[in-house]
Amino acid sequence: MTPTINRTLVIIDAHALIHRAYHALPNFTNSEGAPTGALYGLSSMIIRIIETFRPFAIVAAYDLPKPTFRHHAYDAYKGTRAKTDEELIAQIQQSREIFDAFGIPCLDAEGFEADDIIGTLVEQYKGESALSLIIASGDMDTLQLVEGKKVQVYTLKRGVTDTVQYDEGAVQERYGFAPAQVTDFKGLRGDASDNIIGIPGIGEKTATLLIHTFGTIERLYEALEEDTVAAAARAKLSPRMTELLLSHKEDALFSKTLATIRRDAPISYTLPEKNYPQEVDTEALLSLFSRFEFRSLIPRVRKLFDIETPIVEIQEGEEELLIETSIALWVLYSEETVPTRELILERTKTKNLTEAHEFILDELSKHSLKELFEKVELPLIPIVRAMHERGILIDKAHFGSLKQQLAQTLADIEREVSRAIGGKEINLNSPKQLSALLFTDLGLKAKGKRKASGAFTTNAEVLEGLRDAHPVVPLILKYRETQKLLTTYVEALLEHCREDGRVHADFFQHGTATGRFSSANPNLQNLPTKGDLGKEIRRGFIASPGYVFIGSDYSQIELRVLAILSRDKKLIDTFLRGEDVHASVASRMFSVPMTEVTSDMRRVAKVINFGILFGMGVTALAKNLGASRAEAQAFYDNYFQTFPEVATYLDQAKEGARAQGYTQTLFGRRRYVPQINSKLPFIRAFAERVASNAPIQGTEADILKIAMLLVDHDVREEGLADDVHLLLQIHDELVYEVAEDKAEQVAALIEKAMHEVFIRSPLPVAIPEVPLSISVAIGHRLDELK
DNA sequence: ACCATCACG
DNA sequence: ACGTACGTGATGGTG
Repeated sequence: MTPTINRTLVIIDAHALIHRAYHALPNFTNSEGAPTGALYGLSSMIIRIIETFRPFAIVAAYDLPKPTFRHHAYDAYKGTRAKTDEELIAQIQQSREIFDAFGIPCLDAEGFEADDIIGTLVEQYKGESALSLIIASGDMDTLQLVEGKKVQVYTLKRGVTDTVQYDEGAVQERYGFAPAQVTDFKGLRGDASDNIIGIPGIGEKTATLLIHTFGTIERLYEALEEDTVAAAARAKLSPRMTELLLSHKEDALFSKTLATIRRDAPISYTLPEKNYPQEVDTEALLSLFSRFEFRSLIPRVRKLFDIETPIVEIQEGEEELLIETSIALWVLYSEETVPTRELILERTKTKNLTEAHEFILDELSKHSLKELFEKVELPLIPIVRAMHERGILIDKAHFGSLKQQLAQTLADIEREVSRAIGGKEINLNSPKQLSALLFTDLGLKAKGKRKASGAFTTNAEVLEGLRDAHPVVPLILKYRETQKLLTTYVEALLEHCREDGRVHADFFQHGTATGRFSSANPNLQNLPTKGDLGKEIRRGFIASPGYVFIGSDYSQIELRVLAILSRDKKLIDTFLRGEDVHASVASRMFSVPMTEVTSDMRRVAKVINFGILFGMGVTALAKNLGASRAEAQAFYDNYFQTFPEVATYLDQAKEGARAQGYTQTLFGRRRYVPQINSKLPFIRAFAERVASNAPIQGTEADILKIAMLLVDHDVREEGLADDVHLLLQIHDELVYEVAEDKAEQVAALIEKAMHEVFIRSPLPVAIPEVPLSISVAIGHRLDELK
């Protein structure tokens, strides 16, 4: 037996699709107000057709805007086109441009409709072995062309998203007769949209009954003319109906010919040699889409044609160099991107990675960044790679049942919301629809600001404020929470789980502005921590058999770093005494003994503590405290009077950035903030906040990176390399997977190494007065840590 | 592609 | 008068 290759030819009924899109999306316009809904819908459908069928070849069939044979044949055909909308006509004309850009040939023939072109193509290719034909249409007219599974119709149920595919069985099931009988059906019942009259007085029911009984119109009349009474009895026809049929024989037969798609249009089309797409100019297609402002289609097109940034062939041995050089360039410029090979060559104006590498190392050394690169970032590379390769084991059954449960919750909420608003259906994921519902239909008082779309914000903060205003509000909040957990965590984790049962996320040691790590595919640095559902997610991460998790995090590391950088005496003192930092700050700010600090005072101090880390202004402080501006200003003044060295330090950080153009961490890592000298107040203010925060967040990042190196070193020295595996890095926390019988030993080792970051630093650094504090936890599941 | 929203430190 | 806390990544909707 020769292997059969199943290829698909898709024939697009261009007019039908455009009409459907036009009526489904009537309000779409570009920024100049020109209607683009039909073109947008058409483009989206073309993309979906290619995605769905990955066809060997595609063609589009058009009506030619001249009288067709049907006009000559039948007067009722007049006027078909007379009332067509100008906006639709304009878009039909432009639509050829779209097919052109997709590399899809458009076929037409004077005097023939798109259906006839399609019929002709079906006739031409249905005999071809190993070729399936798909007719993509916006209506049911082409169903008569369906044959077995060889020729199928792919069409839209309603709107532009629901699709349905008809093979012969599906036609039979849906209509109760075969595709070939569609013309008989139309001949009897007529089809207003095609100006086919049929027999007035015969509707869907009777037409279907007659076809079931007699098969075709011809056989119906044969039977009627041979023995009227017997024939009428077979179909239980009333005398009136019998008379109606007999008197309209000509109409029925003529309507049937009108309804019959022709298969002899004068077109010439031959199948291409190569698989679609042979020669799609994707750049031209993308620029056409940006001209039409079809922004959402751009990523779909990219994915469809698998467009990648053109990568110059990486030579043997260059792979490791590329990683290294990418990190080196990032250390040099501290930009918020992972440099690609192209970017590296462009920035260094070199021709290959070896030259680039040399150039960057030279620059690093000139800027005193070479040691940071060589002693911290470089040795981190194999550690990060091992993290990715080890992955983390997940409990698939746990997430499977969670998925069911959350999906059920969502369905329940949707139903409840719909009931509460009088049966209306809205998409709860659409902020726009939600805003219209809450603030227009239900007349709730909009508290938030207007977004760019003109809609009022519906974020959790606003909704919390409206929780009691209407019963749908708490439902929406619950919906949001559930949707987030289901899609971002439960489903994503199951999708990213590999054959080995583990999730191998990416961890990037470079690419952030501050020096921090990032994680993606999936992001394991933002697993939920709060609430019962958050706990359920974390419970789904389990240690390998024979292993336990050891989680070890730095307590209050950012405020400790602030104390270190600012050398503020009172703040240092607080940490030396091991006090609760928020309570201690409150005690000093409000001049009360620690024992008399109220929870309210502690809350205020906590907000201010975090605010200081981010360079918060008075307005933001007021908002966060729920206090007035004046009160916030008073708290602010009070804080800086209490911790004067912090105030001085923050001023110096900004001044340093103004003078040098960059900030520095304790270990010398830079972040460039050129905008700090901007004349625009908002830009400048933002740069100042960045300059306040970057040394703190960046020093924290340095500490964690060094801790990772030290733990790795000590583990090896103790001969524990096979017993200890780093799984996660979450900014101030490290999670290891450790052989169960070594857990206590390794926990102590990790804690010690994390403690010793300053005294064992591979980079020169002054030993601070403030100790680092570490808390360690052991557990078999992630929710047991903390 | 861009926005709004929300998860984490 | 009004607005602004830093850093990330994922999702779904929009046009």
